[in-house]
Amino acid sequence: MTSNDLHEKVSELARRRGIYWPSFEIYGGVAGFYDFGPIGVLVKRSIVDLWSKFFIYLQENIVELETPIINPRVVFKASGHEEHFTDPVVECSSCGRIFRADHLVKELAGVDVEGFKLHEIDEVIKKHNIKCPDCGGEFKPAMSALLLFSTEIGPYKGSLGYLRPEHAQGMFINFAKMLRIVGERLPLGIAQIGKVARNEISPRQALIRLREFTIMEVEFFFDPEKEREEVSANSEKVLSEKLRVVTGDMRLRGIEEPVELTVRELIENKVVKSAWLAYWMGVGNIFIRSLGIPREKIRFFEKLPHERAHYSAQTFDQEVYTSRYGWIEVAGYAYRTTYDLERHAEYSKADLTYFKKYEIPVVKTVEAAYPDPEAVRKVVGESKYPEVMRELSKRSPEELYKELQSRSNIEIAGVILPRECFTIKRNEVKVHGEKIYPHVVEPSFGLERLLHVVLEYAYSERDGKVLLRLPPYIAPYHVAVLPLLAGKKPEYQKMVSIAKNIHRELVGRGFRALYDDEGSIGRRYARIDEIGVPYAITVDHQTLVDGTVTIRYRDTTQQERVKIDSIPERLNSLITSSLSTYLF
RNA sequence: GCGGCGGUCGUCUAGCCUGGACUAGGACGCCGGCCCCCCAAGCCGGAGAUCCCGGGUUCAAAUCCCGGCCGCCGCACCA
Repeated sequence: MTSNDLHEKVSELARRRGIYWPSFEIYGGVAGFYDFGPIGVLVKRSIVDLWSKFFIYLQENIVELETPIINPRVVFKASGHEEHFTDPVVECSSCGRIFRADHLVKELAGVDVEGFKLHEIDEVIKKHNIKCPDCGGEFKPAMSALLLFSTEIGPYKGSLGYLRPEHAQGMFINFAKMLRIVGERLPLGIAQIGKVARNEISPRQALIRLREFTIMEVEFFFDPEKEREEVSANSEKVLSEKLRVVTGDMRLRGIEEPVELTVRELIENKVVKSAWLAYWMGVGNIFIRSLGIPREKIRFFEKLPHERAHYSAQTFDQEVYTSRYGWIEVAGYAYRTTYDLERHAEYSKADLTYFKKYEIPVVKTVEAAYPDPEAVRKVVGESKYPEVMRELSKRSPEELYKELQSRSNIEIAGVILPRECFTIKRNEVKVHGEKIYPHVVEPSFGLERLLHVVLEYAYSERDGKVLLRLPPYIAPYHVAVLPLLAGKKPEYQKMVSIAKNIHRELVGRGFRALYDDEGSIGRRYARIDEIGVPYAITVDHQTLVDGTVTIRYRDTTQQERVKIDSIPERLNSLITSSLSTYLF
């Protein structure tokens, strides 16, 4: 099968079996939006559950959060998105063509307008008499083309809001609250799973680039002085996980063939600037492998400085090789440092720091200068006295002392106070800790892209029929329950009722089970193979005699016979054992 | 956004060049019935197409022309 065929075949299967399809089709469709049908919904949910296992439930320090999709404008002012996520554009008033304003001005006038306000760009356009290169028409005033979706909060004259392009801001805004909820301890990871929206200029490539999609994201807050120690205490399985990495240095030297490094080596060789970031890359590698992607089809690709987001000090994309598009990003790992917390603290005036306690309180000698009221009154006189004292109280005694040290007097409210106006004291202060901004690393996964690569790698054919070899724990259904025959004869009716009972029992025990009696047994096996159901229970003639059923394995078509009572236990061990090699 | 190519039952497709016999044909799938002891069996019957949308040319348009939408590929963009 050629590579393009594979993509084609997966898309065809997706449409035919109700996994996904383009949205709004009856109205002609809108690019960048997809609907997910019954099977798509189930597989997506399975992937979310599996991600949650790896990134939340198996972790000691991660808690979950859910925040709004619609955010007030100030959030993305503070985050820097409104500034950095926008391109200036100008529209020709006669032919209507739209140009990137900065590119146009640079090209035609040689002026770099990076960082210019819109009206400043207009002035440059006017000054250099720039006209539409296509038709020679005049340009309308420059506008910002923002890749954030905007909306109004509240009816009538609401205030401007944006749909979030990532979850991160929800975690940063709630950092102080979450820290209190978990008992004021670092490290702290906050996970969020949900929809985001980005108003892409030209989305294409099916599920690869959507305007609305699901992100599974962790913002992980930690103390950079402690991370080496904290990470080294983590699971050996993660630390010795081998990753295929292409570093920025390698890329600059023209090398794109990955090197194999363990998480431990990434940290020790300082390939990754944060130990915790390396740790999450390790967890992410195990997670992607557990989805059925072979190790050699995964790589971590470091972004060069100009390719990185404005908030990131280092970014690795985790990429999976696909048949049509080559390497595509399924996850991003960004070292966001203290950027976001500091920005939100600045804009909101909230305290978003962590109080880092010292192991032993430090005793510090602090020198301070306290104004002597009588001395001050003598120097400045009765009329100026109240104003001077008011101004003095705005300055801390420590500040005053330092100023006295450097220039031996204090200038305040237009008068000069000599040293004699102050009493110098030496105070012993016990300092129990300090306020720090935690550093943040962020692993962030695109669910729909994962669905795409999962389907590509699960897709295979047997005897001209489609077989989805999905790992059992992400299959849409764990098991199908089938009566061998379902006609009108009493013994067939018996098979139907036994099968329906088994189905009900399995659903009750938490299995995703599918009941099907339509068509011949062979046809039904083919149907469930096609959507990746790993096991099938068949109720046959022997069931009526001795209460046993067969379990059929999707990948081999082999069957084994078990008692009805032992089905749940058997299924459980099959499903958990397939996952256990990935757990840490 | 620019350029190239494409769009016919659920799916794949015939027809388009050379306008009319197209009430748009076929296969697979789907639905109902019969039959059936394990891997898309068989037989009988049935439903299913705004020929992507809008406009134009023509006595006549799935077919020719123009515009739009959507998709694919390349370029640009991708915090």
